[in-house]
Amino acid sequence: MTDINTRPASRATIEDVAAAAGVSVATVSRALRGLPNVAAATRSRIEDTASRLDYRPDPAASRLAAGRSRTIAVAVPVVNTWYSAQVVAGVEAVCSEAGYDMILMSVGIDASHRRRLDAKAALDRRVDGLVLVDLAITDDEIDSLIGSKLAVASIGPRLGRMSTFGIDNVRVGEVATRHLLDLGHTRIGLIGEDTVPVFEFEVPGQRLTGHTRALEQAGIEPDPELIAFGEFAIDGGYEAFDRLMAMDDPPTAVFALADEMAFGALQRARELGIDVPDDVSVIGVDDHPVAAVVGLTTIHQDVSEQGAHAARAVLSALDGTDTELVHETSPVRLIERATTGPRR
Amino acid sequence: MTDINTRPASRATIEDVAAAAGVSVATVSRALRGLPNVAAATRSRIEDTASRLDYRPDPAASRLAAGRSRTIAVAVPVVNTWYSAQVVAGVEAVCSEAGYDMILMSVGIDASHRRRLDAKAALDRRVDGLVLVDLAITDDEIDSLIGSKLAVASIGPRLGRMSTFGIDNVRVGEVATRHLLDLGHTRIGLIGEDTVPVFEFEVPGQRLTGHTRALEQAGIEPDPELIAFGEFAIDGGYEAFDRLMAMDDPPTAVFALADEMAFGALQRARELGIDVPDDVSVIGVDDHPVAAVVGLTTIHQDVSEQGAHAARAVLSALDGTDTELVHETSPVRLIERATTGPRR
DNA sequence: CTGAAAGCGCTAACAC
DNA sequence: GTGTTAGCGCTTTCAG
Repeated sequence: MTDINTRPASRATIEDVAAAAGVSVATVSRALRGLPNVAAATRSRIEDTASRLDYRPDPAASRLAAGRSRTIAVAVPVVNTWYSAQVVAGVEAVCSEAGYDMILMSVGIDASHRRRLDAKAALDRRVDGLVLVDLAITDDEIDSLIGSKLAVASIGPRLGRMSTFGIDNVRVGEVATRHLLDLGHTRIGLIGEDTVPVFEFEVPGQRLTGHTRALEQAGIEPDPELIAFGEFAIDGGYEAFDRLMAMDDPPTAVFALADEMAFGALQRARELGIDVPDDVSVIGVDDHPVAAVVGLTTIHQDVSEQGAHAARAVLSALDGTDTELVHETSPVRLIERATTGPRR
Repeated sequence: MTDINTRPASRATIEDVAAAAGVSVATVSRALRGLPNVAAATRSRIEDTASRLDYRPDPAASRLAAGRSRTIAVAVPVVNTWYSAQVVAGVEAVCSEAGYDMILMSVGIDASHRRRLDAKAALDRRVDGLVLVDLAITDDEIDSLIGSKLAVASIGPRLGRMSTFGIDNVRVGEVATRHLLDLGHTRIGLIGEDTVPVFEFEVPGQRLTGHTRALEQAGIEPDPELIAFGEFAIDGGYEAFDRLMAMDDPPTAVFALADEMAFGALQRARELGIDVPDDVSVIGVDDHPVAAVVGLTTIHQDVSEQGAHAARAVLSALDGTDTELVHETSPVRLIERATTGPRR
């Protein structure tokens, strides 16, 4: 006594649809994927049948047969940072619209190869493409990824053999430091990440380069003492700022390589009774939403847009639409707020 | 002239391993998955062979044959919020350790059924389990998810037929408001989310309930005028605070249902020249890292831990380890900082 | 303890 | 324009 409303106990397969529509599975497959060589009438009949049967192709079967998973991964150093969340949001929006799944994986900040190799194994045949976020990666590793015919794009550092999306970090350093210079500051502290010294290729190193360049252009000898490292987060900025202020001759301005580090600096300043900007100016990078709250002067960048661009690059590489590498640089701009002021 | 170091051009399959180890594919499959009924010697020989060949099972093939994907999804309303990022970090850590992939999907905050149904279709046979974050979902929707034999857990609202992880949001509202009451405040504003009025089941509604209850216990008639809604983010808090302060008789204390809304309130207060806490006290919820920076009094909760717990619940349900539903309530505690003070 | 064989549900030649 | 068929690489009875 099968009720006409009875929904199938088990999912409808392509064969069910084929049988119900009176065609072969091959035709169903073609019709539903929008492939050519299907009569319009046949196609719409199949579409109707499929939706009536609530048919949805089994992703695993389709992946196995076609060799594509319609899934891309985004690999971030750490998941729960503002920056990562922005990138991921951008990637996710694009994936979701394109009908792709997005796998998120953290690879850790420790340079240990273990994690990276794990990542490679984890990626193998699971995903069609990959968005690398702020990951310093060796050429060999890149080759091995590309060799497994993954479509890859990177956000952050400019890697050689893949499309990259980011900002001009040297320029960021110059703009920030020049802003401080223009305000009359000459002793400028820098708060950055205590990273492995592969400066050329990493974001913090590039910002430092810009900083140093701006200093030199102003005829100021960069003082290594004025560089304080800490973890790339609020606490790191807090501690680095503390160290800077404990100097005999502390800087009158501080350039934090990220807003979150600047927040830590502001927190410590308040605790120490140091007035910002009267006693010391502070500038950050990112334009984190909280920057407006605390009045932080900063360099704005649109991170989630970079994520979206990278995702689109990966998807179009998979389509075969767009094969050539691009290196896209998003605009940045100085946002003057209340934490920077003239040297007193 | 095959070099002994030549890596296979195409991936090694289970057949390659079987041939190289001189056993059948069935035995390889058993051995590598740790199943019983494999002689120890055979097993280790197979393991060696597999690693020598750099063999990794094809996830799609294994998924198709076994019907399990070793993937779970986490569905969040919006990706790029602090709260989501915390949850996702917790889930990701657990998944990564268990060898599961994690798909992240945003389902949007609009109550439109379209997105939810899309989500269901997107999940179908792609994932073994699902972590729902702060999603108000109907019983029918739950049933349809569970019916597709997904292991489901939820973070935030306490849903009936699945394990849930969260905090006691009514209590959060009570604690926050009582803190303000203890400070002598009687006109207490509330800044919350302009949500659909399914109060009972949603986080903001529960906090509001606690707030109201605390007021009533103190013999204070809740005044609807003192409730200001806005989007659940900095801007929403900014605008809601602004409206509150524009009243003829503005509150002397404000309870923001989330730290990010409180940040917006603080920003607007600064712009208006309103001193916090001398003119108005502000308390939030979450203990966002920036709360310490701006000295925000708040209610602490550990969000990423909730994510980790939910992920473990899903995984153990998949293992069959742990079948019964749990409703776990994480502790919260008041963190008194500088934005609340006695009524003047 | 091990092997043979039948699928899992779909895609992609290739034939008609 | 449509159908037939041979896999994709694994898991899982069922024999032995």
